[in-house]
Amino acid sequence: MATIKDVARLAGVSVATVSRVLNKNGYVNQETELRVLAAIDQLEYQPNLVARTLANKRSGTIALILPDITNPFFPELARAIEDVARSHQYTVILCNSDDQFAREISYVELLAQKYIEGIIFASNTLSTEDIIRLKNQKLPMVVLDRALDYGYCNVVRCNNYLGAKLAVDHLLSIGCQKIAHISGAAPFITAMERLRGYEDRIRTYEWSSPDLTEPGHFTLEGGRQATLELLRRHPDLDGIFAGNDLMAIGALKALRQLGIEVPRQVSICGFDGIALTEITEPELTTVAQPIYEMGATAAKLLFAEIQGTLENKQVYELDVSLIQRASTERSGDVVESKDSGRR
Amino acid sequence: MATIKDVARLAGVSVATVSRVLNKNGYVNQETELRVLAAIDQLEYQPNLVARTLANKRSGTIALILPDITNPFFPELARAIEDVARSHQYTVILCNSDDQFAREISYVELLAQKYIEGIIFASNTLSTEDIIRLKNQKLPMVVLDRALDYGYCNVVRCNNYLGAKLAVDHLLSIGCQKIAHISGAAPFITAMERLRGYEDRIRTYEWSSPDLTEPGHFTLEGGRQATLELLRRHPDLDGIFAGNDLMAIGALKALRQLGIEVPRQVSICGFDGIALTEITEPELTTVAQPIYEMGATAAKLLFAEIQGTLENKQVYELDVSLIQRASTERSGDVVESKDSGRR
DNA sequence: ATGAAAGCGCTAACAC
DNA sequence: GTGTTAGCGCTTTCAT
Repeated sequence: MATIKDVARLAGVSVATVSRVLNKNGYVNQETELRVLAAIDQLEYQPNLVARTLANKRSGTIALILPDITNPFFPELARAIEDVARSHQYTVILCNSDDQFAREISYVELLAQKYIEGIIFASNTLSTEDIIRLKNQKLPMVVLDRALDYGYCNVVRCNNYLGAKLAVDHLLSIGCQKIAHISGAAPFITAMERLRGYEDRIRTYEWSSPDLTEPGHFTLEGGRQATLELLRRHPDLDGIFAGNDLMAIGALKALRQLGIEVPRQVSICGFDGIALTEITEPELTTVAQPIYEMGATAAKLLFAEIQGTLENKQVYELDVSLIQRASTERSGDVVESKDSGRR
Repeated sequence: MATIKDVARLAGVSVATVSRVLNKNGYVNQETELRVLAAIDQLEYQPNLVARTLANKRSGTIALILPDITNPFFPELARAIEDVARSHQYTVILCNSDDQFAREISYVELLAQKYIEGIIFASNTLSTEDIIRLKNQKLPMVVLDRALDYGYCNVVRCNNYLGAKLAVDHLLSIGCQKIAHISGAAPFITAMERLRGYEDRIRTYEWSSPDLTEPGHFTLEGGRQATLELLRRHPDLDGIFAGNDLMAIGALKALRQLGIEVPRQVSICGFDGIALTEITEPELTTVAQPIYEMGATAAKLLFAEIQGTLENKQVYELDVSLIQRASTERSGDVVESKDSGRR
């Protein structure tokens, strides 16, 4: 591997000059520049990025800390982040925290030692105090789905509260008379906001009741169990708003197991808009978050902060949208082609 | 941030001594060691990993190059690799190549400049020659699903040929009389081996025919289209072996759209064993690859190569296994509970 | 057992 | 315009 010294020697100049043409800063004569370029070419010289990082403290690397890449919400987010990182010639380190506090902390320490330039947190165990403490280390950082409104950190999130209302409104509009909610894991702001949206929307109905809500921990199995429990308590419910798509799919499984038809007897609406919602039968109505856009936005904010072109910290709230599919199609709606004849 | 110099000064020793206790190599007196440790503690010293990398060329970072993390096969693989990397105190850089040759090349160059210590290739555009060339740069590397048997590189893969036979055997065993195959993207060895397994297994049947095979490009939509085409050509086919689960799901969608019942009229078997196969209706029979284990194996091999404890390059072939589910349940098999009564 | 000093490869004053 | 040189923070000979 050729070094900057080799290039300098071959071009008959000093390393400073080579460095200047490399970084396109400082004055350098046309001719000498050409000579340097030729030398670089001839030696197939590639700058050593580690040395460069040591000298100027910029590693060209950011990190993404998320609970588990295996959770279907995150691959698209990760993809978006990597895409914008690549467009900035940056590289991204992937960290699975399993929502373990200790893991997140040890990651952050390790990453800091590597001169990582910024972190995107899509994980949820750090307290607001932790985040603030981290911020004091001057490490650029943007977080997803956090309840920080104090300007410590840029936040990207969706309007979960409104999204929940959208879901319930939709279920009401197709004629549901008793709508249950499967809520997400309690500490998370996304879960709490969706629950609040649901409650506020059904509050005025005489059938509304606290025990129409059951936690499902954001997992498929949790959604399945919650559905069974809800039906035990309320055999007459005819609509389910699940706090995320995974739980909605669990609900679908539970209902199928019980021989209850979806959407005829019970309609289901999920939340998130992950790709899985298109492969269930029936396909799942969901309140879609613009997942890719969230990731891209977070990454762009991070780079803005890294480059210092970001004035103050803000909360960026993106819009959700209801995607209506078969799991909420009642009579009068689109009819599925069934047994359209063959053979 | 405290440096090694600060520690040395506070402990009243030289930086060399501090370095020795840090790396636990070379002789150092018990007492001095204690003093150094105390100083480290007091200053909350953390070694600068970039400086260390520059000095000894080891970055504590590996890279994973895959086509697209959004493809449901890869998150679990990535998770496995990150898990074993973390257990080695390594960090992993995620790269989406979209199977673009230029992108892979530019990644490899960039990564080399960062003193990455090894690469896991789960992407498929590099030719054997490219790989060999890369290997000559002495960069530890393991590849997935490659047809390299020449000892240039460690390879992890599954027995795709056998898996395909397993699938066809199963379809035959449940009574299928005419089995079609939706093949994967032509250049990939996985696709070719599965096709070969299918062909070899049905060769002896009088209904076997080249036009019972249709490419589906490993995508859901491709699987859907291929199914429509196959049914046009062979309205009487009653079994489909898809080259991967995504295409099997596409087949499921096509059949549903046509009002053809699965598994009663047509049975379907996929390949890969991704999580999605459990959320379709009916759930999908599939030839499962041990995805997590493949990732973990690849990572362990890479670390063995990095540490120089790996004698020679080999091909590690893991076993696939048939997971039978509802998409291939014929009369006489398990009966699904339907309309088991409620309300 | 410990220290001095020469790298690792690059950047950025500062001098000319 | 270009060169000299002092870092960046750590590792590792080579003396002692």
